[in-house]
Amino acid sequence: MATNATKPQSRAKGLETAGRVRKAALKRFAGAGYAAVSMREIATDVGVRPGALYNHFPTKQDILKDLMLSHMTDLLRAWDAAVFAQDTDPLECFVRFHIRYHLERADEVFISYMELRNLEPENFAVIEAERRRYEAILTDILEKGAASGRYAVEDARVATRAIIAMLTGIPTWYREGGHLSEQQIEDLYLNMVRKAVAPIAINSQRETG
Amino acid sequence: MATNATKPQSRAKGLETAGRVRKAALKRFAGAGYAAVSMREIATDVGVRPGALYNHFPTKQDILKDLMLSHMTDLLRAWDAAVFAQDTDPLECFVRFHIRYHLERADEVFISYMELRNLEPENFAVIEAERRRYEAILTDILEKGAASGRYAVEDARVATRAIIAMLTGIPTWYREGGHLSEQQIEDLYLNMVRKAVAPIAINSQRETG
Amino acid sequence: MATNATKPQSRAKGLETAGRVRKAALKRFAGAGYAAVSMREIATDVGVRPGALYNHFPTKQDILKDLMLSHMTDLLRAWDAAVFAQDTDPLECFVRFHIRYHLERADEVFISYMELRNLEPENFAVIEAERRRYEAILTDILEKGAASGRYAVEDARVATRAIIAMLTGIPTWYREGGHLSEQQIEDLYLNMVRKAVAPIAINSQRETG
Amino acid sequence: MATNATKPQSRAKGLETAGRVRKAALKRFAGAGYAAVSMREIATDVGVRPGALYNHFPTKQDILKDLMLSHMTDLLRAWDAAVFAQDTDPLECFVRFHIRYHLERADEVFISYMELRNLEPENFAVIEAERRRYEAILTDILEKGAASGRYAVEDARVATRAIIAMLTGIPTWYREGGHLSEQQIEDLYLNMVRKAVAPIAINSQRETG
DNA sequence: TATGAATGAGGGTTCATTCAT
DNA sequence: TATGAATGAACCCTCATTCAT
Repeated sequence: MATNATKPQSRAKGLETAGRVRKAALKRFAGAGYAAVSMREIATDVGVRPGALYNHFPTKQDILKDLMLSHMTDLLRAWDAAVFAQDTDPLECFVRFHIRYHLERADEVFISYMELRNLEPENFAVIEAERRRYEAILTDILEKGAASGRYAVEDARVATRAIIAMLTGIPTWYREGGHLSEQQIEDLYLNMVRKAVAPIAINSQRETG
Repeated sequence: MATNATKPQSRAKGLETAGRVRKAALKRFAGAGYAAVSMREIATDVGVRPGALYNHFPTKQDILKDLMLSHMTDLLRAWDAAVFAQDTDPLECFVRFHIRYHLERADEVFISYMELRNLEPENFAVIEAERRRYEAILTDILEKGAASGRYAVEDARVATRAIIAMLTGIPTWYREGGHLSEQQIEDLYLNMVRKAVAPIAINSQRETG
Repeated sequence: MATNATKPQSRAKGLETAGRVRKAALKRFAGAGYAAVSMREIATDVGVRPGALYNHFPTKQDILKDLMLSHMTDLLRAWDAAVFAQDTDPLECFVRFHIRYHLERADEVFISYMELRNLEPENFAVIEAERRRYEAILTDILEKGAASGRYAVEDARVATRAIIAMLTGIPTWYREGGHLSEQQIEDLYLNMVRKAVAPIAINSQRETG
Repeated sequence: MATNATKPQSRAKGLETAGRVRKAALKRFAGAGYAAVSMREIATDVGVRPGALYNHFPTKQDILKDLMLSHMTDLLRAWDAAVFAQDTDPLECFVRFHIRYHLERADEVFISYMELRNLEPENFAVIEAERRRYEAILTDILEKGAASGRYAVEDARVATRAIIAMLTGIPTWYREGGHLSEQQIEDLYLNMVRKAVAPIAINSQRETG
């Protein structure tokens, strides 16, 4: 870009290195877990000596925090930016969005759920707040739907957790090229979610017996 | 006890120490993650010097494998031993069993899902096989129910994963003494699961518009 | 033996175990070096737990000392017991005896030369005294032969060391079934030794030019 | 120095540290044996913390390999560089060279013979190849001398081993300031070696009786 | 911005040895 | 005599991080 042309090359190189650090750390953390990954490994992936990492991130913990926080903000921003046909069911929007976004970012999703405990308390609080904001989106949809009679959920917070757990589990087993396309996955899960919150009565075994 | 009278005390002491190692490791692994826990910490918890741990487990990895494998075998055995009223819906049996069992054993469940990647390949294969056996129970219930028309699931394997992910997420947020009793949790989730696999049609937004 | 018949079996078993410990330690020390061998390895070879070794030898060091000391005393006793044709050259006797004895006991010889430094000072002094006694045998032969004019050695102590170093090196490369028989080795070395101490003049290069 | 002026100081410091590691390890390995020396001891000698050693040598084994390999290559290079009066007997050249070189480097020689078994197989093969190259020098001298009738050796390979064992034993007992000068040692051994391979007949005891 | 050297702490594991049984 | 459990010290090595260059 023209705006970059006048910047010293080292700045640009540094930004690029920071990006490579993020990328390498993401892959490693997702694969082996934060605690099992060493700064040396990340440095090797980046093609740099360990000491150089500290020009870009003050500590290893900061790399983790950076990855998790930017995942959450990207996620929320992506939801805000997502556009659906005007008359689409909000629940359908959310389910399809969640599945798509998470399937495309398996590594980020994975560390966001697995490495929470490796965040120092301060960082944990920040991430958790973002996560609650995201969950609130679904809770809100469910509550509004329940109020309108479209959905039947006894406890929207519990239903939110149930649905998100169900959806977020997909990337742990879904593989591209498997016997189901991403579209089919979306449809299958959407159907299950809809039924799960649908205002229908299920007769228990005892009652039918 | 009379049955212990003839055994040398050292043997009994050893068994007890091994048990304490398991217990301490379980708590630590669940709390901080396998990679972040040191043998020294476990030894301190047990009240023993680090070297003594190696009288009971050849490596740290073996402690993890022991915990994960015994969790899976206990789980399967518990299912086999579980007795329900004869005419109870099998799906209800499974859901209630799963929730109860997992809520009582939050630590075991947690490490069983979190530490899979820290298992050496050989051990991973063993655990995975057990896990698949457990999932097969639910898949079987769903397939039989679908065949009889009681349930409508397009893909029993996918539905199995969806349901188990949903249920297994409970211990991550459920706390005793919260605003929901365990019984209420069971009922709420059972209802959602039943509806999710019920043979009903959901009208999409577009169709109703 | 009749005298053993009345002894408790445990005594006999203990003696047998001690012998197995010696044998296992000898093989291990020769193969890997005293410092690199653990009591656990020896115990495993013997088919016993590590603690049991201490019923037979008070420390690891004592096993080494036992092996080295008994090797030296056996060697000296064997020399005393060796019988040669009355008119055989004493140097030939010594050379043939040394080669034979050492080729038959490669492990003992090896550790006797390699593990000297791992002996605690007290034990070292004992072994060294025995070694000097053995070397004195050859020195004496050389000195007597020099006095009688049969040999020409300028310094019998130096010649002793030279010859013993030469002979003791054999087991490091000699393998049974190689292209030379033990008998041929003996003859070759005896010839070299004899010539080396023979009362002959060697013309230097310059003088012959 | 002008040549160093452009090098960063840290690089120079590192090279110096590596040299100090080599020196300390050499002394320690020679004194107590590879297996009995700890990295902590070496670090203490060098004046550095144990971890710093790993900036210069990847493992303890690599220090040993470095010492043994450089000893062998130095030895071979020194032989190539050694210059003797043109008409000097090659055997004399070799004997004098070997004694001088080995007396000046008692520690290197010692570990080169004692620590062979502590080399991992791969490293062992490398060192052994160098050793054979060195022995081949003497074998060649003996074979050429035998062909010309100057020497009588029945088996040049065996004679090589005998002579080298004899000469290499010197540093184990020779002490500067003893009753023999290095020059006298050379002369004494040279004389013995020459006679040992001289084309003379020795009458056996029986034949003279 | 990147390097190579160094630190100080700590990692998993093994050691020779002791001791009650 | 042999065992299994335990000790206390030490092992080699790796860690995240610092810093002069």
